[in-house]
Amino acid sequence: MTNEELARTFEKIADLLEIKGEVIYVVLAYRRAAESLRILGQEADVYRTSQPLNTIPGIGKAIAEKIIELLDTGKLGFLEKLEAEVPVSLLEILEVPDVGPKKVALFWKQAGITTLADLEIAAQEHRLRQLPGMGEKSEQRILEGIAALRRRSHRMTLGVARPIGLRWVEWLQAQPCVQQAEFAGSLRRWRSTIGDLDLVAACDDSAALMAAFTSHPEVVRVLGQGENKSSIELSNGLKLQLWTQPPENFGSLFQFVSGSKEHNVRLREFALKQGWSLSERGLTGTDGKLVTYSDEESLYKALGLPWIAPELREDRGEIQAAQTGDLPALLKIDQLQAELHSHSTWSDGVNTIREMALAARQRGLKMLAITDHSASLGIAGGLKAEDLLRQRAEIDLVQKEMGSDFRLLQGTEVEIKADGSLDYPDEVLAQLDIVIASLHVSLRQPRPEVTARLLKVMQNPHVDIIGHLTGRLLPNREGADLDMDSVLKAALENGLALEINANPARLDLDEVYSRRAAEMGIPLSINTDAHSPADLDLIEYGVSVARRAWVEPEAVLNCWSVEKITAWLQSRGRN
DNA sequence: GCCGTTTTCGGCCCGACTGTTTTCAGTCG
Repeated sequence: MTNEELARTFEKIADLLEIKGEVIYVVLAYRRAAESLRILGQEADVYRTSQPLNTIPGIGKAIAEKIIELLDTGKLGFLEKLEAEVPVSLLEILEVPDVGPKKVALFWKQAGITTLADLEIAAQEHRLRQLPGMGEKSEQRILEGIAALRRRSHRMTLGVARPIGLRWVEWLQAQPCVQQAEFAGSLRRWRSTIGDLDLVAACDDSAALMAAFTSHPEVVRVLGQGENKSSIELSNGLKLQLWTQPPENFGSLFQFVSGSKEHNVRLREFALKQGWSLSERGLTGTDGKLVTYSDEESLYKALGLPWIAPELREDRGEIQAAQTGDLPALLKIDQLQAELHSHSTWSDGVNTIREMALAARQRGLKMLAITDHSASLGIAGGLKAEDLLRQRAEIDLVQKEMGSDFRLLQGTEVEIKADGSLDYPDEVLAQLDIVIASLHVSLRQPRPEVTARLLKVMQNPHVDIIGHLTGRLLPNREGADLDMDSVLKAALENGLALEINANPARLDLDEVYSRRAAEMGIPLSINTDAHSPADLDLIEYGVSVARRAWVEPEAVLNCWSVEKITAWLQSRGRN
């Protein structure tokens, strides 16, 4: 059983317990445990061989025992009993917007409603309005909620969400009363996928701004409108929320809406210990006086902390690190010296080697590896081994033209075939400057097979980097089901680097395993996998993964000097 | 259910908005 499966089990327990009416802190404890497992970076089954499970934050004796039972038997008596008490089908009702655990329990216990279909029929027949605390409007809202659930759009990738967010910030900034506007929420924290879009504005005529916002031409539905907060839905199903505060309190608002919720809860606990109550309105002292903050820095400073970068605000130890001065020195885009994964017209890239090299140099890079696909990836026009010689001639030519302060490498993104062999023979790989090996096909193999396939490749001394490790495609296609503990161990033993693929549809390695890999001492390589000059700018998404993973520049291959990268390649037997 | 330089027991974040209510409960972020 994987950490993800364990986490889902505990979330299910939390939901069922909450409907049942269990004390909220018990429910929260299960949710916290689920999140802890997700970010552990090591399978619980492996973790427990070296340390007891209750050394994981948020996991105590009771949940540790449940994990052990799940790992050993695949079942959990506690959950089975719970499921006998609370119908599991109630969980689909819990998905309906504006329906929470209390309403679900009400529908179930007082109207015998146990499925989404039951609920819809009851609402249509106006039976819900007869229940206590329910009325005509609530009933209507539930029908709308069920409809919204049906047309619910998936989470967006960061690559889709960012341009939308930027566009709305521009619109906000153009509104007459707005002095400052930003997007916040998970988009500002650079989470790999985004649900709703959160916007904040400093403004001294909130009513006018909210009116403009809710009557924007793209709005198909106003989900809520108040003095400080409004929520709208666009025709494509995207939900936007706008929060406002007067300019003198913009910092508190920005901090609050940026989240994460978990970070905010932790920060509020921290504030409380110092006698402050923290909210989006500012800090309230024990004397009841409110202090406002126009920027985030001064808010964190008032709590005795340095400013914490949004990428770190996930309650993964950042507040403690801030307190002790141990926040990581986060990576910045201009620290990157090299792009080690790119494509040209020799395979499925749209630009020539020369165009790619010029574009890389223009962006301040000092090194570019051309890593076209190998032959068997027919869909991408992969190169046959004999073409590599002609490509080498062209690369030499462009290298001469670029001069000595820019280094061009001839590499390959060699295909890992379904049987774990590579697409080029070793003697061909040996002649290249850099070799990335990637999975593109047969990703659905069972865990033992796909892991063994990768481990075999990792033992090949001619392979330097494993590209986009799992092959996942965001937001919806899962990657290969790899035994990550074995894979990371093999990377370390063989001195390989692992790629953080910067394409927003990949971001693979993810932040959890990037963090783990860096802690283990495995070099990371942040690459755009560029198929055109514009793709080189995707690097910011890759950098965001490294930042969210607390990875510092020394752990990133591309941040090393050209000399150091070359030395690393030579140490691996390259010319 | 978890956790501890205020606690091994008694705490565990905070406010906006909505709809149902005449003062509050539920949901959400």
